[in-house]
Amino acid sequence: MVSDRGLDVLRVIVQDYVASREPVGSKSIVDRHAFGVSAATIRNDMALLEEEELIAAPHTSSGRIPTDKGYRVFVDHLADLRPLSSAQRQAIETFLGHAGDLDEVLARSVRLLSQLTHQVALVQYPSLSRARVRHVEFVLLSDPRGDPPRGTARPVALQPGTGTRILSVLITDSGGVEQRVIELPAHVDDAALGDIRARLNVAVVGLNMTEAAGALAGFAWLGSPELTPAVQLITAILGEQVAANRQDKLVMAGAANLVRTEEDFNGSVYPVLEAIEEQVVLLRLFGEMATDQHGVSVSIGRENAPFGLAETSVLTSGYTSHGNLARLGVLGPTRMDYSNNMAAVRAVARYLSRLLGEN
Amino acid sequence: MVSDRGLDVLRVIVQDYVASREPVGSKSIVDRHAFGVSAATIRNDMALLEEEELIAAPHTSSGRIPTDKGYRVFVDHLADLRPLSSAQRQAIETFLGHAGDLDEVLARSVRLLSQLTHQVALVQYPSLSRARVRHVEFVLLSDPRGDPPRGTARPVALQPGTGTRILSVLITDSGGVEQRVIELPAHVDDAALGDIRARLNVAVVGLNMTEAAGALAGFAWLGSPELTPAVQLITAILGEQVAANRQDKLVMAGAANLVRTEEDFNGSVYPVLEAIEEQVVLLRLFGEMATDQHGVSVSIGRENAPFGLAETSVLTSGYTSHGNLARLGVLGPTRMDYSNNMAAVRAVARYLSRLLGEN
DNA sequence: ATTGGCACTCACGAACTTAGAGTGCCAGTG
DNA sequence: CACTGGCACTCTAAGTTCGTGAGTGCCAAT
Repeated sequence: MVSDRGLDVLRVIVQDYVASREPVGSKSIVDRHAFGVSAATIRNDMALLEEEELIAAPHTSSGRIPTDKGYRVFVDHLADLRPLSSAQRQAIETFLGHAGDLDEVLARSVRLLSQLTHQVALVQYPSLSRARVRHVEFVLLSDPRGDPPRGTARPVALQPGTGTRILSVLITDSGGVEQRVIELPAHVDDAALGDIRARLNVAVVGLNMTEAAGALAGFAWLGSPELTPAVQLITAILGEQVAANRQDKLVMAGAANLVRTEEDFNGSVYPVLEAIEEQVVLLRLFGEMATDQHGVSVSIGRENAPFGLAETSVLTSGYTSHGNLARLGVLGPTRMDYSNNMAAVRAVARYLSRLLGEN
Repeated sequence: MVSDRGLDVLRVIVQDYVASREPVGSKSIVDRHAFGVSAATIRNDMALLEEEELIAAPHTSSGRIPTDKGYRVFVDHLADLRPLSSAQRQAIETFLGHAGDLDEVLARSVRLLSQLTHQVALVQYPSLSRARVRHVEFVLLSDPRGDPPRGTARPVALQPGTGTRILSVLITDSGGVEQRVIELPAHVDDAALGDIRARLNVAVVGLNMTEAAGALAGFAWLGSPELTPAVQLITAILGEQVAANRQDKLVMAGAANLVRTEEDFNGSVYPVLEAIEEQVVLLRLFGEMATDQHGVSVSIGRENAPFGLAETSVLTSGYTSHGNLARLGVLGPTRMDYSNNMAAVRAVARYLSRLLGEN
């Protein structure tokens, strides 16, 4: 029903509306684009597009704006993923050029993405499920100068009543570090802790997270029996650390951009900002988006209604860190520059995958 | 010049204006508060207050609103730090009741503070300058299954051309962990790395950050000479980690509240949000605020102009983590509930200090 | 020092007008 | 049959006018 020219008309309506934020009329279309037909003809095409609910009129006898469905067609069929400008390309190089720890790289990535797209950018931490345990470290946190001098004889293990705080550090081969402070039920000294560390390392180093969780659950303590309660607590918490999927965490940047585009949100950005701070919602949304490796998934307007984001669009792409999949993307008003933003999301995702090692 | 009653008038003007967001007139003052004098008398007092630039009229013959200077006098002399409600008190308990690692505790604190005050909350990471090195750990990051089997003989040290990635982890006694990925110029195996680790630990464990930086700078490598270049790189980067003051980091929550109070910002929250995302600015501001231990410092309106925050007020308080000082606070429009917010900031700072150990 | 009275000011909202962009439809044309 | 020019109609956005009421400043009286 909708002719080829009709789709062209839809394309320019989307482009002009995104650029100007003003309803697009038949006249302005023939003025700005060389269609070679008259305004009346464009009007006929527009009537057809309206019948298909691809465009709508905010008020009777005003120009037309794209509907969610219109954006959908645009994204699926009409958007040319224009390659990044050389300036943008260079921005990626200089921004992500040098390595650093995981936190730092992701923080830089999210800032970069927000600058490239002028939208809110989001980067999810990679899952650790496929990462392997490299090392487990325990560190006494109580003041060392409070301990008796080295030479003094003292019990190796527990002194009931006086607890000890230790730091438990889990190091994986994907460059991530999980740390946790543990309040032990009784006193544990350096030697005892070293014993525990040695035995636990033997038990879990080299296993991936899933296997390590199993190994910890079934861990049998064969050392000094007085230490049993402390070891039980330690293995339990270490188990939590192993299970603590980093994927439940994400970093954000560019919230100011939401305010900049405030008029696109029917007046009130407040609920959107709230939903964004409530990371749980976004993580669910990320989880439900298609998980194609390098293509860009787009969720438009009302498609996000279950997440309280009915007026926003979300573009995401997957990236990999040592074989672990995660997502990154941008979020903004449905009226956004899809072509540019999809290209930027894809470019950053690819670059990040390369930087973190595809494995 | 300004009588006692005059100050009372200032107080109710601040209170009423904060509550209603409307210029306060002499009539409404006598209506709502039992001053025992007539509106004309209040008008005389208000004329005096205006002469002192403590209040101002948005338009001729409308009510008056407090100036920055008026808020200043209110905060310094008139605000009663009303104790927290029992509900608020309980919120602190349940929110911060259980321990966790530093990141987690600070994340919870900042959310709590934003909920208690309905403003943007900020928590700065504690400085590490007084923390002591507990342990230094290096972990090989290259795929272990790519290495030859254990028994195989191979050179202990360098294989030029094939670099090795290692993770360097610095653990301090304040519960913080600094990590960094290092790209070594040549191949280093497990045994060599163990040697480096052992010698470096002897050199720096127990030193505070300043001392450790010195020790690293003057570190003389007495092990296998082939390792010298690798060790030089490692000590250099470890030196950076030691110097990397965590205090250059802060967490934020409640940005949505800025939007909620948008009308207080002369229409545009955008520059404010931008300044907030640019953490550097806030860290400078934090740095310049008085560092009294437990009192609350307040910086009002134009006092923040150098930071691009001329229409906001910032309330901060210091807290300590193992003897390391840092700040936390809230940021919002000058029209805010100072009494409640100062009390909340102080309460959370105190609670956090207790939780993290005063040392 | 405080008060009641009074003239004056000014922002705000309601009601009204106007301009202009845009539409829908129809009869005409190649 | 696809396209076009013309025309009547619609509706928003912006500007104008005007009345209302809260609030002020000042002054003479207590």
